[in-house]
Amino acid sequence: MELEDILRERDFRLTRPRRVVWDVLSESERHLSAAEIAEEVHRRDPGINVSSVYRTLALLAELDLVRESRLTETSTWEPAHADAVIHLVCENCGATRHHDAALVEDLRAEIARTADFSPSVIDVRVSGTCAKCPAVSAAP
Amino acid sequence: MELEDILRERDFRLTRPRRVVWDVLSESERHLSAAEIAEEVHRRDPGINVSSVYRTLALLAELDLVRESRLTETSTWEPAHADAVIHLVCENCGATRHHDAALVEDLRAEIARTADFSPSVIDVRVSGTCAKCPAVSAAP
DNA sequence: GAATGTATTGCGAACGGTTTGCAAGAGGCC
DNA sequence: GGCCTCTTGCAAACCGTTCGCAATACATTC
Repeated sequence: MELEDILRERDFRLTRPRRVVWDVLSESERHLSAAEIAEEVHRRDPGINVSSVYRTLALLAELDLVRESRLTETSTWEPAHADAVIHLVCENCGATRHHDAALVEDLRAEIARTADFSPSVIDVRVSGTCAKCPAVSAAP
Repeated sequence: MELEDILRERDFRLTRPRRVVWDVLSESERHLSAAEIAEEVHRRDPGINVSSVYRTLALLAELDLVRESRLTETSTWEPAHADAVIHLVCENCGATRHHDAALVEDLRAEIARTADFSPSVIDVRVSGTCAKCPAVSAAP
């Protein structure tokens, strides 16, 4: 479904800030911080204000179109993905990748069974070193 | 090893703010926000300033004595625990619990094998409902 | 296509948690 | 106890985010 339809369905208007913020997010292959989003949005349309970026992010999150991750000290945004996904964060270059792991569903079952807790969302964040950054090893 | 020894070993002094912050953290069974820590520290010794709390938290984290978690919008602190641990965060009452899960190690192996990525720390955060907060269900 | 009613925006100021600079204070070694 | 230096308390600065408000621009109706 198109952004416009999703907004309309809930009586929101499709405005330029919303369009641009959404484009930036959906065209990006990686997580973006609010600052990065604001910067790119501003590049595309200098007339769009930071506060609109924040307001739009909040709205899109409310509509489950984007997702905020708090993987590192600054939180980042990405289009929402329904599937259980693992975030791989490279400690060296900072890149964030997704990885599918069947085991996440096993994990859910195990938790439900053993923890006296009813899981809804499972977030897995893995720090480590990506293939491009080999063996940085223990740099002090 | 005692706090004092760990500090000494690295040429840091054992001071009252450090003592009290550490006590608060290690006596607590749950994660605490910086504000909660500051509040409890202040209760025990009104002369200790917030900035010392922050400085101490940074130091203790540097020494790997405490761990900062960014599970929700405000980050929380707890004594460091080496073992792979799952955080269960109740969406209703906000309580954070730990849960051991053998599967985390399987997950590590799976990632190492399939993702072209060398994992170091794995954080699993599970949102859901704890046993004490039964069936809040879909409140709009 | 213009007019209209209202959601949305841009702007600038406010906010709140965290950090910092600095002089006063307190650890710890002699 | 004295001295040297690390730490602290304090208050101001910071900075990302939020808010209030008048101006703007969507979407709808004619």
